[in-house]
Amino acid sequence: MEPNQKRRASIGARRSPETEAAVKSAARGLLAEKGYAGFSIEEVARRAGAGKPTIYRWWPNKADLFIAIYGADKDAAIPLPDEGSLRSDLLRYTTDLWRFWREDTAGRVFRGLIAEAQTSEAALAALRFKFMPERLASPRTMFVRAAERGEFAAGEIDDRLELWVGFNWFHVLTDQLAADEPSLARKIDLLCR
Amino acid sequence: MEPNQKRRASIGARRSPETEAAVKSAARGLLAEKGYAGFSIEEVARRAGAGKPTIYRWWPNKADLFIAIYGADKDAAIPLPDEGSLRSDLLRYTTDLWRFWREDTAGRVFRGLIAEAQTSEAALAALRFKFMPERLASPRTMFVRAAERGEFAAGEIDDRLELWVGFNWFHVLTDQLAADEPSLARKIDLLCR
DNA sequence: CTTGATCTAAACGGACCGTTTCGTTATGTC
DNA sequence: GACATAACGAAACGGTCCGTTTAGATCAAG
Repeated sequence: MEPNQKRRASIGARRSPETEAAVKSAARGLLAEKGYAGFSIEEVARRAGAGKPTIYRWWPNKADLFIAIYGADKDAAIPLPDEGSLRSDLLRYTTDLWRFWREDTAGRVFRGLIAEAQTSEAALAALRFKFMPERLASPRTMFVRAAERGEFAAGEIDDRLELWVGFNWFHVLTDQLAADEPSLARKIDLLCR
Repeated sequence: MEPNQKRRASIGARRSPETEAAVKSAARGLLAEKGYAGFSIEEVARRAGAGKPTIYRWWPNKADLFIAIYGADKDAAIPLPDEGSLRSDLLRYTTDLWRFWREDTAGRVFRGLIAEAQTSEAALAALRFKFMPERLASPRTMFVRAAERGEFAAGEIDDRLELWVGFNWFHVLTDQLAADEPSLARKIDLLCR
């Protein structure tokens, strides 16, 4: 992020936490500033005062770096509601998620990750088998609870979840994250029937 | 596509249809072979035996080229079903669409276009305001007809359409276009309630 | 015959890529 | 205390692609 003056030398035969933090912070800042278009390992290295080999050592794919900087604090930033109905839970959670995507760097990171997955097999695999299962675990419980309450059959949990996910992807990818309450509510109603 | 031996000179003060065809064909072929990762204007020009300035003249953005090579024959390849219920129409149409995306270059083109839209503002605008309205007009009539039949309120047409679109985007972007009939049918059922 | 738009080729400066080489630093082991 | 080991940053590598510019050739339209 901020150009460090003094060189951050090796601290011996182990990973440097400072370097890791500097790289993540630089990546986050660069992405926030320039978006996915202006995101390059070269520039991250420059800003972090880190060597490119160091970055490539720890994050072999751009996807790995994206995943690393996608808020581990997402779960912290977005509380999991439990208000007694899927409808109100989803409304709340989706609103929070969209705000998170709008305000944080997170939306750009996520868009970048998806874009990267269209270019790189490794990124696609990381997205599908690492990122998504982790990130979907939390919202999924909303659907599980709803099924337990008898709002729908248990066999429909993942189908409904997937429709909700697709809906969100579409909106983030087309940069339509305005919090249009009524429009959002209508779609969520459909997902709860 | 195939490396033309003889140089295709100017045919005067008007656009050369042969060059246009050669560029589109080269772009299609390259995309089919290497995917979005290996897609560059430079390589398209090489294969088409065309000059880069020529390509940039007619397709200033990569997105324009993508749109140009996305089958204008999509509507021809995917008949619009009218079987009396949204459920069966959607099932048929979605199955056909996914096959189209799988078998033709179309899926890769589409994925490339979306990826490009994450990098370029111009591409995003083209996607949202040119490509989508055109391509969605046909499937939209399925929803309109269903509303006319009284399957749901007219005000829900675009909400349901959007959920369906998001569902499709999710599957094409994660390269999950296998024709899993039962899974597909379950989700379409949900969209028709 | 002139104007003007088109074509390809070639080259431009610049940005990144992902890798390699190098000298330095400190850890953990013997 | 000596030493192998692993991490660090800097610099440079060859390579690709970007988007633009220059130049010379072609041909339609006025």
